[in-house]
Amino acid sequence: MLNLTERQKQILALVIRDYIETGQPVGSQRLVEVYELTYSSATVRNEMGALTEMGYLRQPHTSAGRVPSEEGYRYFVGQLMGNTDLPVPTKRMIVHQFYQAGTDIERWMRLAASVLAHQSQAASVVTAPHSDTSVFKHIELINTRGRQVLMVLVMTNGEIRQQMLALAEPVTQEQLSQVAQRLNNLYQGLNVENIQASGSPLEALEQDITKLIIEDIRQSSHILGSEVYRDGLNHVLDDPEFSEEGGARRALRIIEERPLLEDLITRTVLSTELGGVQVLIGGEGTYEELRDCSVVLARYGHPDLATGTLGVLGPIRMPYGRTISTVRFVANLLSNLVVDLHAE
Amino acid sequence: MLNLTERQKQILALVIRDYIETGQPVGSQRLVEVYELTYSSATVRNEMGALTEMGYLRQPHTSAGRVPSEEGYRYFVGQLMGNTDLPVPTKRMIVHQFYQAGTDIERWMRLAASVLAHQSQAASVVTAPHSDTSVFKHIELINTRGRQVLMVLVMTNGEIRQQMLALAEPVTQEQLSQVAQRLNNLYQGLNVENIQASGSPLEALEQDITKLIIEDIRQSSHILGSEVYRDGLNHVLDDPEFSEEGGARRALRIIEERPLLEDLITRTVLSTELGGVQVLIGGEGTYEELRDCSVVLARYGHPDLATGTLGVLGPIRMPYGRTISTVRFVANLLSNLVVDLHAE
DNA sequence: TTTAGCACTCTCGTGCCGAGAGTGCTAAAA
DNA sequence: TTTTAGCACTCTCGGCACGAGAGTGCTAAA
Repeated sequence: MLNLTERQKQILALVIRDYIETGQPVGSQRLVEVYELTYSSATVRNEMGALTEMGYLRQPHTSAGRVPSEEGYRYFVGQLMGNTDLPVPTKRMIVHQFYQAGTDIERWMRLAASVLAHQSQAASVVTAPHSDTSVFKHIELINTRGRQVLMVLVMTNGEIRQQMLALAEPVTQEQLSQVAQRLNNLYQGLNVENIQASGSPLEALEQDITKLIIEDIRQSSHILGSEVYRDGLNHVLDDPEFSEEGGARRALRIIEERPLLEDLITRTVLSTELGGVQVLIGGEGTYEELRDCSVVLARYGHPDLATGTLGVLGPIRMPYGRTISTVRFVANLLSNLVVDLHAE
Repeated sequence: MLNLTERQKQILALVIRDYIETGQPVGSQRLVEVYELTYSSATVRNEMGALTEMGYLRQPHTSAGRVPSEEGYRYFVGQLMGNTDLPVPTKRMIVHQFYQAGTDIERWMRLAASVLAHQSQAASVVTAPHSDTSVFKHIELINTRGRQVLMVLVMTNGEIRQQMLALAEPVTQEQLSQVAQRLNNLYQGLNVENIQASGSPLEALEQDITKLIIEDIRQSSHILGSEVYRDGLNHVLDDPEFSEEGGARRALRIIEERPLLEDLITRTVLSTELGGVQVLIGGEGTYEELRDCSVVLARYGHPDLATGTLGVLGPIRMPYGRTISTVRFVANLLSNLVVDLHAE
């Protein structure tokens, strides 16, 4: 794993860079010419032979150039790539866009997905921030004509859930407001367990609504919160590597279908600390579904307030430097947003 | 346009049915054998020649079978197809699913998109119901720590908009509730124009919030409402006709990018009456972007309450009968939902 | 008006060939 | 011992020809 000479590292890095750029298998001679190496193509050939032996490179067939293996990409991302950062003008532009979005969380989410997709030319996913332990803040009951009542539930983290409920018999807005006020006083600042435990005597309507409240809070504690924002799905189709039969389909399904996405996020990101960016190359042996994809994921937010996940899915042949920096940068922006929303 | 003999109609219908099923150009002999026609392949050849002359059929090359032209599909859908309906068990299953979703609008939307995608094996889009002329019903202001205030705005049609606003200086929940109550009294049942016109003296905070209210109502009167639900984008990739370079990409972009979608909906559906289903085959000459797609769209809801749009995008070679009935059926379900939510 | 017969056309799969690219090995040079 | 030049070898890929198969259009008979 570590026994690479400096020259081997250099050649591996060049092969990967060149391949990422051109998409063509890269040969020894090309490498020497393009990057003006001080040693000959024969030497490069020997080294590439060694790297192939070690599993960092592959050759599609006997007489094509070399192509990085998943192992090779991983070594590159982990050891060779170095820490890249987005160019300042790009950062400025992104910040500006977010600035214009005001304080509308929904717009921030959409924008984050859009920026990720655009910058990395890949498909992106962003989940809304939510707290693992949602705390009741406020409830509002609004009469929408007759027996249909709109219930709006606000958590301390700013999350909102809404639901319609049908009553057995009509109730006036007066009565509803009274019920809401009573519940507000009772449950203010409590989490699910405490609400369940609070033994105040309730009338029928209040009991029903309390049940709904508990259910809603439970749901909002779920990993994916309520909303998932996606963008750049069309980029998946641009990538020539996905044009092979079925490749694109699998990739799309992962992003589109909630269960798959949820599984992915649960198993990888939740184990990452908040600042870090997780890179998953070619499924890493565990995920058959993303055999020929790479995923760059990060969590954002603040552990005490609310957290969310965002990430990018693209082909294995992906400009990792740029993608990783973008993901990190956007994650930071969103983290700041979360903190700001809760700041006093 | 009308001068088709009965036999020509029959042959045209059979060609289209067969092609939709198999995806292969259909020849005269196959037609006679499979559908046990009482006349010979030579006769069929003559008729197919005539149909080709008239522009309803095409031949990919001299010696392949015939393939429907866009004109042909249009004739088929308009004149030949007849009114199909979903099988009763299918309907029952769909209704059951919706029943289980309770009264959560968001879940209904997601479910509608999912059902459409699944039944028609194509990509689907559903927009949330909203009223063209949103009317103020209720506002709620909630203090979320310090100077950040959450504003929840409810319209008479049950639509909800939420927004964060930052105040210059901290305010207590008491004060916020008072402001909200005052605004509620003032604006109850008014639309944008009336709110703007109402000349009551307001203090600074109230003025700011009124501005936001107006802006929000304006936005919610926008065609696409706030949320667009999509599903089945992966089906776009399954279709062999989309595997040609770029075909799938264009299709995906139409669904994914708001402006394109908005344009499509504005120009087609808004001119349709509420019960009808609009079928757009191959762009109909106007839409270059969906040259090789067909779109089946419908509006749902109730003109006085709220309306939304839903539809399916797939390849031109699409099982129109099934798709159209599905779209119609789901549209009806959602219409009922809208009415129910407003029922007294 | 319909049908049988037949020549004609076009696609598609297969196999073959030569050009091109890149390798691996060997033997000489540093 | 390491690097390099040289060279034979391997493999892909684009063209091309060829034959099978499918379907048509036309003509002449029923």
